[in-house]
Amino acid sequence: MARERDEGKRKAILSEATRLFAEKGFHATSVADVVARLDMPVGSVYTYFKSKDDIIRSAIDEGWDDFYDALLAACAAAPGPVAKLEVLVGSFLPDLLEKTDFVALILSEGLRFTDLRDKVERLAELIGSILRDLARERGVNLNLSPRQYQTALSVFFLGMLDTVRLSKLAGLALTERDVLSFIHSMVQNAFKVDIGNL
Amino acid sequence: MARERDEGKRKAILSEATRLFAEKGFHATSVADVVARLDMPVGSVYTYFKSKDDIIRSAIDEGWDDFYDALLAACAAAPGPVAKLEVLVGSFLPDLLEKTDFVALILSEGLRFTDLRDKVERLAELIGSILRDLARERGVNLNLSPRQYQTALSVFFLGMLDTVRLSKLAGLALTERDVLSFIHSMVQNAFKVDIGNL
Amino acid sequence: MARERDEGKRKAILSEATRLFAEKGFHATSVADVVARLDMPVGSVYTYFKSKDDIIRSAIDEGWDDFYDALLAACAAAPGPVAKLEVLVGSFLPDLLEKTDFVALILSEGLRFTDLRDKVERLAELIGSILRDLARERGVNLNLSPRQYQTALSVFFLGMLDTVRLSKLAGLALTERDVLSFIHSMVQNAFKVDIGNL
Amino acid sequence: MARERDEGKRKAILSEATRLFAEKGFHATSVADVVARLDMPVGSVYTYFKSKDDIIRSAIDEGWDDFYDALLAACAAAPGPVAKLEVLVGSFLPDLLEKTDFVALILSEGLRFTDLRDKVERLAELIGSILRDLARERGVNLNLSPRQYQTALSVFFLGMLDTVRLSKLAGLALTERDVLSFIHSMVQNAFKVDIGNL
DNA sequence: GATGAATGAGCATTCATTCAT
DNA sequence: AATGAATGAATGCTCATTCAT
Repeated sequence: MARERDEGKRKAILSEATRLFAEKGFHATSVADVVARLDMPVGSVYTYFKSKDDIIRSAIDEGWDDFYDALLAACAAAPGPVAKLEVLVGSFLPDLLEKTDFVALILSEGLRFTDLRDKVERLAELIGSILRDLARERGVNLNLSPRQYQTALSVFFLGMLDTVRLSKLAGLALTERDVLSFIHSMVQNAFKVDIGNL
Repeated sequence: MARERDEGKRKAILSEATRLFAEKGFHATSVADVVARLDMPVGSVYTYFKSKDDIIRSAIDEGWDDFYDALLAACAAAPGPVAKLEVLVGSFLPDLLEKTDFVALILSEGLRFTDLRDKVERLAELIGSILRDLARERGVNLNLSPRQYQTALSVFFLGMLDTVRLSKLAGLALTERDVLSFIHSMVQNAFKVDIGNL
Repeated sequence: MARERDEGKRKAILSEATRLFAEKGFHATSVADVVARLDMPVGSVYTYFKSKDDIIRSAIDEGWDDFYDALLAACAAAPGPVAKLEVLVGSFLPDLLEKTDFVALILSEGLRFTDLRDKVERLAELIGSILRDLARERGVNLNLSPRQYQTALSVFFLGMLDTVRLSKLAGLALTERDVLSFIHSMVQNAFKVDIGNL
Repeated sequence: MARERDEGKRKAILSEATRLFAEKGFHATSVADVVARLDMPVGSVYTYFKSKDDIIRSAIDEGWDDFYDALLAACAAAPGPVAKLEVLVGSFLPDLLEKTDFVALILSEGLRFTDLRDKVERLAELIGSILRDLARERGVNLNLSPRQYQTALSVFFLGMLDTVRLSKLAGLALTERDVLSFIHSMVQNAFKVDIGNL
């Protein structure tokens, strides 16, 4: 039941679980399935995790934290609103959309196993403040109430994630690139700013 | 001569299943759970459905058909692009977003049990053609390639659905009304058209 | 629950049940399976039979009675031991071996659902007395105690049935004809009698 | 490091299953029935067998292999045709007929779950070659075509097994000893050989 | 700590029989 | 009498978790 024997094994379990939970769903994936490809005995899982639920919770929470912390750091390092936007659209979003399994996991099971509200709200706040600063600096008035702001962010953010998820899993004829390029042009138009090519 | 198959029972199973599958997930809901509140014996389920999979498939496919057929009929009845848009935003979308359970079901399990691609593509085509007609009539040039068009539709559509789902299930501080109002203003701005208040 | 509405339907059920019980086994065949090809409602079965067990019991018992009565009558009509033997080997055995399903049914489920002992013993007695008369008439001494006699009869009789069953069901490279011809020559040798060709 | 798979448990399941399948039939015996007397939880069965079918298949195939291998070894060790015959009739057949449950299992369910044809044909070939050698050595001409040979073997072999089965299960007034003694005398007469008393 | 057999509650599904129509 | 929906006990099998080794 100890927590830290071999961090590599722990990560391996998390990564394989993310893959399988995204592909087949949490309940349709057995703990035995998770360890099968890792050539690891079932018992080992319980050295690193309290329960199967604990695996998915950790996968989502830690995946989110990694990604959110990276975003925070990159934004802090960026000198102004435009630079922050470039980080957001040019590096943070592409990175996120690339992790299809993680995205699928959040959208399909995240709700049931972790506090998504907290995550979404903190992210909305962060992005919202960047965009507000940007609007101010660019002299753009988006004419949106805070509620509308939050709605817009949510619709775009979740819409992006879900479009990528469906593209990969259901075979839509759209790619991650299409989604990024769409967001790219929406942002450039809305804020009359040039953030370079993709 | 014998008792007749009771369509009411079939619908009751479908509706209760939709509710529970949306709330707890397909695999976490047992067939016994489904019939529990209906005061129906488990065996009866198999009078109306071939299997548990058949229940969710029917719930999604029939729910989608109802909704898509209604949309088609309403659009056919509407005299021009603006009227069609009013139907879309003023009646079809509100109706859809109200069926939270159905929306949650599609987003969480639809992929695994039905052909979502076909559904999404046919819908995108329909809405896309309405919007193109509208743009032409209003003399608006959105400057979007077909690909971007499809991407935009997908992001907005899935984003809306997912935002409503998360609002209801994860307790986001946004309502269905916020989402509708956001779409409303996006559309009015984009096509420079007045489709009245919500 | 009446017993005699339509004797044709009753026979049809019996015959289809015999076929299916022989092919798939009693427990692996559902009452619904039995009526499926007959285009008959399940409920009808219970007009003619008390239970599923009653079907198999009737199929075996009545099938046996038909066959045993026919044998008795034919033997009674035959003028002497040799004629009786000719009936036995030339008509009764071929008829029995042709009813593969019935034979399979008796061998696989007869034991469990009916009193096989009684049937076998009565048959052994009948055939035994014919053969004893024959031996006396032909002046042949088989040098067998009554026990050995009964054993011999049982081994030959069951061996024949089972060989035919396996040939049909497991695809042995032997036919009903091979079995009959074997018995034919065994009998001719043992009793030094000529009962013609097959 | 963990508990070791216990071959004893596996054999116990196989043996109890053989007993019950022979007595009540495969489908009428539940997996729970099998473990009931063994004081074993149902789940354990699936540590040792893939499915209920796998149990019966293993019981039949492994039972047959044990018996066939023993026969092969004993025949190989016997110096000539007569010695081989003595092994066959004096030790192999008695051993086989003693395993009533196994015999019943083969005759009632063997067909449905395993390849009986292969088993029967290989056995017929083995015994056939012994008897042919014997006939040659003893200068006996049985005047049987290969087909008749095979038929004879099948009728005798299956007849023996089925007679013993019915004697035990249906209460025929015959014993295993009667069957052996019958075969004994048949063989001695046919091949004019003395293989001692039973 | 590492392993994987043991455990037994839980599940989807079947089916003989009944009985409302 | 005829029908076939209703019923619910029974069944094979899975699987998260524990724990003997």
